Amino acid sequence: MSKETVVSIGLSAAIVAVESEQPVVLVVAHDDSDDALPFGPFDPAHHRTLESGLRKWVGEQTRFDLGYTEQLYTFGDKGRHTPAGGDKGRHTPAGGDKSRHTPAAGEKDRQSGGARVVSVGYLALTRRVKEAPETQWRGWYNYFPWEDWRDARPAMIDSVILPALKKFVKDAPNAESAELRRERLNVCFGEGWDEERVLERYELLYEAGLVEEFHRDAGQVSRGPALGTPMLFDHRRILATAIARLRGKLKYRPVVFELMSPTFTLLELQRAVEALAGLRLHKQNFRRLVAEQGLVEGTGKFSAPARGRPAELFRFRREVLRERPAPGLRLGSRRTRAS
Amino acid sequence: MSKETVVSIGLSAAIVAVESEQPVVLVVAHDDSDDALPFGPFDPAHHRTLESGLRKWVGEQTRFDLGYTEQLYTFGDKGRHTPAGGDKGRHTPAGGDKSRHTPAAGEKDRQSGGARVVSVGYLALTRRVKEAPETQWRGWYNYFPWEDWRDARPAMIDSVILPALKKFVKDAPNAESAELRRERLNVCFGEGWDEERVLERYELLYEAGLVEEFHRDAGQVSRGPALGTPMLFDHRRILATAIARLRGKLKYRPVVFELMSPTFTLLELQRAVEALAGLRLHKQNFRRLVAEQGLVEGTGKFSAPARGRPAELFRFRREVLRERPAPGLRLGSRRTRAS
DNA sequence: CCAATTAATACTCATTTCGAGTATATATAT
DNA sequence: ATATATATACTCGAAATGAGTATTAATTGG
Repeated sequence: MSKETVVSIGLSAAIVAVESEQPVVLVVAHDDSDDALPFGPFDPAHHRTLESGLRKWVGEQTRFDLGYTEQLYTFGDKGRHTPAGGDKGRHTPAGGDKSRHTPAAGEKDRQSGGARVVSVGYLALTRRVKEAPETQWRGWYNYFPWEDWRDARPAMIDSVILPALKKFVKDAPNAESAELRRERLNVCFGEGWDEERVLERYELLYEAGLVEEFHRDAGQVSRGPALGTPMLFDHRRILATAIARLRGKLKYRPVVFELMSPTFTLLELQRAVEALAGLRLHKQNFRRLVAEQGLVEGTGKFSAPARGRPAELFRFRREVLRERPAPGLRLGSRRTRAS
Repeated sequence: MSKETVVSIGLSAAIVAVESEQPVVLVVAHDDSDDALPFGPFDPAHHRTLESGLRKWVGEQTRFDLGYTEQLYTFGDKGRHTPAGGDKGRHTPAGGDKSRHTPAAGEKDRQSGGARVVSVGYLALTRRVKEAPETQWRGWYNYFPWEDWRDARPAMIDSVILPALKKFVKDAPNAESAELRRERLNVCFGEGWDEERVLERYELLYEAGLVEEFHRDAGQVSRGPALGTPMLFDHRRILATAIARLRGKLKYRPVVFELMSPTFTLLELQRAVEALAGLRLHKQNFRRLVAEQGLVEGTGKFSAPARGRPAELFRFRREVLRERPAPGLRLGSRRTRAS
């Protein structure tokens, strides 16, 4: 075993909140460069665990405490370019026909002069919303406009994405590759929207050259459409992983409540879930579900809305964690328009 | 940002197969030490991705190729001791009332003289079953005997685990901690067995001092019951993570097929799923499910069993991956005895 | 060849969950 | 008083689930 297995560890966090029906993510925004997730190095001398390291410098950088956190994935890819060949495995977070996995790309040059960087991505949920200097909350659909189906199927899918992906299929180097690309197109943007496949879709768009990062990583000048707001390094990829994970987790763990105030109306809860899932839900059924699951309990108090009948304020019943095996909000019923 | 953020990366793999109705894992077994998962350092100079590094040395060490692989979790904890205090987050793979996360414990002393080791755990599935020298396949229920409910609820739960955990609750330092422990006991071993909570259960048993690793990590001599076969470092923890992940994934991705021969009977398929889940399933409903999902297709050929009516041989229909959003084997119907 | 055995396969049925409604109640603004 | 916006209750058919029974097709020991 070689002694030179020396690398440095970078920690990135997708810190998520929900504000006025929009899912937002905390980014470090500068005028002269792309938005970045808060990130920093892991200093083994001062921290016992990766997570305590994360909490420490996130605290310093953004001045607030993380609540729920969850490790997402560790990326260790060298370089930022898209290698043509593929020794890669049959699987990984998303999977593609072209080998990519170019995540921590760029950090190497930035962080610790030349050492290889392995980056560990985290998801954090919070309801605190005070910004620190240098950081700001941005709606995550700025980065993934095709992921918000709450009002309607985003028009860009038919007008831009599908034509471009069809071309991508056509341009495949050989028949086998074309077939793979066709399959992926179908899974990602074909019949039946699976809101959890955020990462797969981003990966496909990346490989098809539809996001700016692809051209940047390849050292090219971007031509043609570039969808969504780009991010620094592979941060958009980490954010995609975070959204995918959160959308999945929603269904079997009561994680939404980490994003809610201590008390809330059922509609507020529904709007938060919809914001995260990017889908509309059937109101009556949503209530039935929440009630049946015993996820909330009434407080006896009521909201004072500008218009309309006041709704009862509820609070999360922490006890469900003991009672139910998988208390979540399986969002079966999806509708395009609210009712 | 400090320049001394230097660590080395260790890669460990839980390589899983199913053999004669037993889930087995590849371990490096020596007479003079505990079983270990195959593990090795990640050499950034020679590998572009973590996964290619993994494949490389697993190939060298065990002489065979990995098929499906999936990253599990990255542990970066310092030291092997169980710290009493807790600055830890509200969540992480399992979560406990006492802070632990002591995973790569020990590797630090073993691998690269003094440098901090961060270890990345992987799950790999294979149907190849040729062992290499120094390695052997062992049934995973050797390490987790309380996880196999196929024949019956394991007797050790009532005879050993529950009494010991009740004592653990009683011994809690304060009322709040006792309540937390009681909750965890209930979630892990109470009403309604959730076969996916493998890691949570292992963590609880660890903290309660019911597995040998706890005493080893604390530098104590083990007294009282020590459940299951111990493993080196935190490898049993990684294996628990692997089992939990695999049991979960079974339900929404057709991963079992990675473990099957190219053709198989439906009963063989069911037995494999049961082996992994540690549960018995309802035969007729299992078939109905598999058929409805379009997961398999008949080959027209038949098995030649020693006794009984020959069954048709089926093969996995790779096409489902395109057709269905989440083709898996939701194992709803569980029964204690086969029918 | 027959009976016992082992397993495959077909079919039934009550219960629960799901998706999508309709109907009614309770607020505020005008 | 009416329009509007929301909350909440209830209904109903379709589909999925859990647990059976019944029947068929093979092998093996007498």
